[in-house]
Parts: sequence; structure tokens; C-alpha cells
Amino acid sequence: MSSHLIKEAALTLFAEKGYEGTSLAQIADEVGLKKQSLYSHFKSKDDLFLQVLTETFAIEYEREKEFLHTHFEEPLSDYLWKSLRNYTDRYHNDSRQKFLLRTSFFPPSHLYQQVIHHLYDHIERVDALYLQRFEQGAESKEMKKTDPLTATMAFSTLIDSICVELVYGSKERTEKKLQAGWTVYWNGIA
Amino acid sequence: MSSHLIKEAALTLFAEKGYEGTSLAQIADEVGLKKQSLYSHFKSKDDLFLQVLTETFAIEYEREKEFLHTHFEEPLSDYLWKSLRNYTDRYHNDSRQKFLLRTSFFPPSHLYQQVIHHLYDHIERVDALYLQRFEQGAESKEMKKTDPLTATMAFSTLIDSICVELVYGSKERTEKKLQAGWTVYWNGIA
DNA sequence: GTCTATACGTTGATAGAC
DNA sequence: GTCTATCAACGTATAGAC
Repeated sequence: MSSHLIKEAALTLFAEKGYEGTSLAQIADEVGLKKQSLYSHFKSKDDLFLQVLTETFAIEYEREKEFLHTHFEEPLSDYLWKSLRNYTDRYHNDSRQKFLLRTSFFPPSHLYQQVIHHLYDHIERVDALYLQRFEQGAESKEMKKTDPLTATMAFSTLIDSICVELVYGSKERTEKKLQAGWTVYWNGIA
Repeated sequence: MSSHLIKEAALTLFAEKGYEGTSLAQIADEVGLKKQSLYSHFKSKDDLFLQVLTETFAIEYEREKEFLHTHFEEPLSDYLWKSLRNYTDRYHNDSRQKFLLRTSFFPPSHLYQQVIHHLYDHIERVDALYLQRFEQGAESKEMKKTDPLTATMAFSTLIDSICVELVYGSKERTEKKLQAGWTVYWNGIA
């Protein structure tokens, strides 16, 4: 049994049931091991959790970075719209995103400091990625009403909202709000 | 010991540590009882949790309703801005809001159906409250670019974002995003 | 209503055989 | 690396004295 598979199972369970709601027995069961055998791969439950968390932040950041570079040359409105769509499309098949949300919103209390440290670092880096594109948008006159920083911050409220709706689980409402939010947003900056 | 005080203690703990992360012993400890004594007041942990949940939805809806009626005659932009401020101001002294968020985002799995049922009902009712005010805003020409339903949905993305940022815990970032989001939003609808 | 005592499953974790 | 065996601690919940 590879550590990788164990971490995948843990990721899914942590995403669905949270840290406290997930037992080592459940994780072991998922990969066909006894819970005691997990200790050959990880020092403790916290060790397993933190490894999954660290990998998740790294993977999500790389994904954002790659997305930016792939679509950098497209018109600003296309880039932003696809960026929003990227969240909604991925979500339901991607426990990593749900794990990240859940852990960021409500970390296990005894790991609060470590989680928050990772999270703030992540937010800062992702904001910087978006800001790059908005600065280019300001130079090329793609948006006229708003400065890049305001546009970045306001755009990130749209992403927040998608996250909220995705967690809530109503697909129709997510769609409605995405459309409405985007319409008003683009109307407001361009 | 009144049931009311027990529910208050439970509310705070559920908000901070979640359902699974909170034990009856902790709740009892908080009010100076032994955990066994809680069973004189509640049939089970689930019973306690669901009572707190039901009360919370009722209280939060009444709060929204009262807020609407108090500020209904003010200009639309004032009403909306105060409404956003209402969230940020209350949050850090109000575990009920955090409890509601946490439970709505990530309900205990075995109570998922009951929580979601309450939640969707709540969302629908609160949306209807905001829609009332936006319809009046459209009639009185306070907003020109957008229909009331779109404005309502887009506004609720702003509220989502505040919730996200409040949970994340960074006050400065909440403030920045609130300002940016509001500026672009009002620019987009009025 | 609150307590002590108790039941009983499950938790995370360790030791040692294979 | 995986297993069986075992552990202490803690989880929810019940019974019965006061």
C-alpha cells in the first residue's frame, strides 16, 4: 500500500466529515488496511492531516498559476469568466477543493496556528496572481472605472460567493448568483 | 440550572469547535454541571444540537426582518451599506452567526437532511426580504441598470464574501474586500 | 435536578510476531 | 509493511441514590 493512496482516502474523508469526524479506522478501511498499519506510513493522525494539507496548498497554487499563464493573453472578461467557471466545474469531482475550504474555514482547534499560517500565505500568493492580470488590464484600457487593486479585491468576493454556494450544495442557486454577480461586477469595473 | 444557559454554552462551543469537536463534558463543564446532568434537560446530544439550531434560524430571521423594517424608508444605498456593516459589526461578539455558518457549511453528517431543510427554508425567506426592498428601489428609480432579482442575487454574493472573510478571521482583509466589493457593486447597479 | 456509579463502544496509539 | 493483541482515555448514554 502506497502512502499516496492513503492520503487520497484521507483527503476525501476529511473533506466530507472533517478532521474530528474522521477516524483512522475509517481511513484504513477505505484502503483495505487495519488502522494500526497506518502508523507504518505516518507518525500520527496529525502528521497525516498536515501532509495532506501541505500538499493541497501546493497543488492548488500550482493550478491557479498554470491557469493564469494559459489564459493570460485572452481578453480580461474572458479570463475572469473562465476563472469563475473553473471553480464551479471542478468542485463536485474534486474533494481537494472542499478539503481546502473546510480546513480553512474551520481548522481543528489544536492545529489552528499552523493551518492559518499556510492559508494566509496561500491567499497572498493567489491574490498576487490575479493582480498581475488586472494590472495588465488597466494598462491595455480593458477596464476603465476601477484601479487594479480594487478590481482584484472585488473579484475575489465573487470567488468567495462561489465557494459558499458550492459548499451549500444548491446547483441552481450557484448558477443564478454566479450570473448575477458577474453581470453586476463587469458592469461595475469595465 | 436553566436549559437556556446550557444551550448558550453549547452554542458557543459548537460554533468554535463544531459538533464532533464538542463533547457533552465540555458543555457541562462550561455551566458547572456534570455531563450526566445534561440528560435531565435534553434527551441526547442531537436533541440539544437541534434545539440550538432551530432557535438560531428563528432568531436570525427575526433579526433580518426587523432590520428591513427599521431601515426600509432610507435610501437604497444606505440600507444596503448598513446591512453589510451589520454583519461585520455583529460577528465577533456573536457566536450565533458563526454557529449558523459552520453548521450550514458543514453539518454533522447524520443530521445532514434536517440541517439542509432548515437552511434552504431560511435562505428563501431572507432572499424574499431583500427582494422587497430592491423592488421598491426599482420603482423609485434608485437603481437604473439592473432588475431587482439580479440585484438581490448579486448583493447576496457580497454577503457571502463577508461571511467567508469573517470566518477566515482577517479583519483588515475583510475591510478591504468589503469596500472594494461594495464600490464595484453599487457602480454596477445604480 | 444533580449527583455517583457504571456500561460499553470507539478513539488514537504502542508492542511485538511474521 | 501488515498483522494481532492490547492499552488508556474519552465518547454518549443509563440507573438509581439523594
